[in-house]
Amino acid sequence: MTDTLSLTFSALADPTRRAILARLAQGQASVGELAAPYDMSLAAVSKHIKVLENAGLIAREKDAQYRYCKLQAGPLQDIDGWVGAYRELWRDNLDQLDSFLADMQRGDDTAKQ
Amino acid sequence: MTDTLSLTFSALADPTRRAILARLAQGQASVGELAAPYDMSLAAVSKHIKVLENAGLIAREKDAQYRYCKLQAGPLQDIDGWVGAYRELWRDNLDQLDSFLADMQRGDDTAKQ
DNA sequence: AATGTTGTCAACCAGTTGGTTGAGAACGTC
DNA sequence: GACGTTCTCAACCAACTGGTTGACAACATT
Repeated sequence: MTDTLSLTFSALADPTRRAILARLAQGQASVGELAAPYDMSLAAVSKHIKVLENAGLIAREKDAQYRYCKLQAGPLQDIDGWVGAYRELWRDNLDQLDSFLADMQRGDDTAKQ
Repeated sequence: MTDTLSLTFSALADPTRRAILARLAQGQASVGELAAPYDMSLAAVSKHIKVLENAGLIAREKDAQYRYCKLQAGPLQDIDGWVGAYRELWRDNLDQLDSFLADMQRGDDTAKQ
């Protein structure tokens, strides 16, 4: 699970972290500002932020005792690229296409009916 | 973690499961066929497939003792939609934009320099 | 210097994840 | 009916996750 794509998907697999990203899409914010809406300890939010940072989804900038977080596009672009490979599949009517290809592969003759 | 988006991201946060999806993008396959490339027990792959199925990323069709799996586009489209909300951000030069917005929000005067 | 604010770190805990093995269900074939 | 194939299930295990609390580092203010 050390590959960057897994790290990114894993970081995004949590509603709190996605909400933090959504907040940061409107501009940078301090940890306290990010934590305010949530009914959990500051330490818990700090952990979430660390997960996002480790995934490269945010960067931090120190200013006195404040740590301002801002969104980083890179990993999101990677996700976008990954999903992009599947985009054409559903554009070309996924269900019929893959069944057909699978039948060809296996030499399945149920398609003859 | 019960929301569908989290379920999908979580299912995708594993290289084995993403490889299974990539394989299924080329056509449906049985569990045995899907397990063949991996150096792990069939039961382990069966578990991975169950995770993908629970996330709605694949569907299964029974045929004798075989279970054929095929890709389902829905959750991937949801991911695509989610990422889409951020696509415009990096299109408009993310770094400069969010710094500017954040400065406005906080009334930060470091921008004056 | 004392105090308050902001945030991280370490230790802890319960629940989940990702793998294993062994048993067995369901099916086709001999 | 016996046997081989395909796959799932249950039990188990180590590692990771997501939360808690308490201590404390770093900084501004008084």
